[in-house]
Amino acid sequence: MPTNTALDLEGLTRQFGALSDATRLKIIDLLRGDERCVCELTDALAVGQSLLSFHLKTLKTAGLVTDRREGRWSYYTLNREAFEQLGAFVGGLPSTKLKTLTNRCCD
Amino acid sequence: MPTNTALDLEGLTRQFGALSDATRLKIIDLLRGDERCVCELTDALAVGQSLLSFHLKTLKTAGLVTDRREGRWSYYTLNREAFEQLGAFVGGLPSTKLKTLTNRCCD
DNA sequence: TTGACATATCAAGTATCATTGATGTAATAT
DNA sequence: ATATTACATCAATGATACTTGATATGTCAA
Repeated sequence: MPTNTALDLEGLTRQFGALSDATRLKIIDLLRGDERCVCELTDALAVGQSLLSFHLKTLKTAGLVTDRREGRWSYYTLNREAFEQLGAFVGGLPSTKLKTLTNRCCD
Repeated sequence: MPTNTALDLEGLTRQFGALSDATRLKIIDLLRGDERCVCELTDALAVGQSLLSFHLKTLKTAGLVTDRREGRWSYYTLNREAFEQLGAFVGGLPSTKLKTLTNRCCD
């Protein structure tokens, strides 16, 4: 009876979706060491300003990054907590522990 | 000079994309304990047969599951190795170690 | 206050993905 | 042989997502 799907499907799918794009993975990679302003990311990634903004918003909406405004530019930072949770989820997924259904199938 | 982007972007984005759907996450959840045949998944998930087949193919193409045919039915299993790698990647992403660019930005 | 700069948002087009229903295929059962 | 079962694949549609170019907002400098 325990549906054991204590998964925030809504949030998880959005986070995985946010990671399912090459440009956004590159952004994540660039943010690993420290926060970066958008202008730095613009230089590092060969994408238009508008598109970069879109991808950053996607990551932010998913909760994977946070932004901070200072003067006339914005800094983006990884949300490390979110990544730790995601990592735990993905790492925990293939666990062998359950096995509630021992009967094969379709008898 | 080490571009340190030793990331298989192609594969990673596909794997994350495969996880960015509620039905597929449910499938993954059902596969945690043990392999399951499609008929079991059909019963457990309220999706049409054709659609389920599509989602399974998506997961398989991404390398997250493998399938096995026995008689007239197919069994799907988690590719635990893939999940371990993904988990390591996600867990390793927010590491604070790099910090190669100490200069802020845009000076 | 005018202009340049950094970034965000909007509108429109294109591409990709999800969903459905129909058809195909291979294995079993009658 | 024929039918049935368990799945896969195809074609078509609708829904999202990505991309681009234009415009908007807010900050700073002259």
